[in-house]
Amino acid sequence: MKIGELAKRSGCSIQTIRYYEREGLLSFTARSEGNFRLYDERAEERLMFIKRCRNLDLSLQEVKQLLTLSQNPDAACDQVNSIVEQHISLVEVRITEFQNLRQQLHALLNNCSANRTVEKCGIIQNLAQK
Amino acid sequence: MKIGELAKRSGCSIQTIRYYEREGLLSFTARSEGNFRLYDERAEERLMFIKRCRNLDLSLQEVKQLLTLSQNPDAACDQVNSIVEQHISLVEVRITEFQNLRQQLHALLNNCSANRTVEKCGIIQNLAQK
DNA sequence: ATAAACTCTATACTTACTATAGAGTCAAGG
DNA sequence: CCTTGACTCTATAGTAAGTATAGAGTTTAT
Repeated sequence: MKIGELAKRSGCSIQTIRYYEREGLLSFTARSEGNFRLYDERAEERLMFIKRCRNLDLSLQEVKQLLTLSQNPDAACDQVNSIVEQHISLVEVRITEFQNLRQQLHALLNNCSANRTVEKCGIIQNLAQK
Repeated sequence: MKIGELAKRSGCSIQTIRYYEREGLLSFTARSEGNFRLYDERAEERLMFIKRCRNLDLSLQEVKQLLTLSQNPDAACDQVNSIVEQHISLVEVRITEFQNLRQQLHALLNNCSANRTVEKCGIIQNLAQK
């Protein structure tokens, strides 16, 4: 199949697929006589693997590592666990940060509930003078 | 004061300060004979305003709008509220997304608690076949 | 006089794509 | 056979918010 069909089937854009190839996540494929990329099912599976990882917000770097590991079926899978665990920690840090942020923003909003001029707006005052 | 001192006092890097100037968040300052930027207290306050906004994760675009509004003391402050409110919504969406992510990642991790080979690793299988 | 510390501009890099421009390829219709 | 439209190709630039250089000039201390 050509890149357009793969894009449709996978839900990735054509540019993204070419980008993954450039970045070494997808290997170079066969080309048609007219130099069009040709993909088989294995390529589609690999792309879907990448897509699922990206939906979990794993970085392309992490995805690359997972792909390499998955090519190596006899290796111990500790590293796989470790990548996922590290990623969970990162996500949890982010959650905490954003929750703090939300609280601060709500506090900021409480400085100005009434319609006022900017000059007397508690929000601006707060940002300007803390 | 010169840029190095401003950087120290504000906790922003020198490059960041120059970047804010290029982006129009800080206005062009006076220069010394040798073409060094010279800052006064007002500039420092403006920079701290920006920094506080950035700590709340407001985009530079949003900060720019707030700065413009704060230069306009007699305007109604609805827009200020609206920027902050919109930002809160955005943060809340992010929190929800990351919480879902965390759950999915934990579920993924549960696919492989024992030491195994990559071939039999539930995580890889899960990512490969869903 | 010179060395160290500072500053200047311009440019490239980061992440994970997205969006063009300009050219080439291919299949169908007239 | 020609053309039109849909598709694909490469190369390049843009996004956000900085960070990190290179190579030059300036100021300060010794």
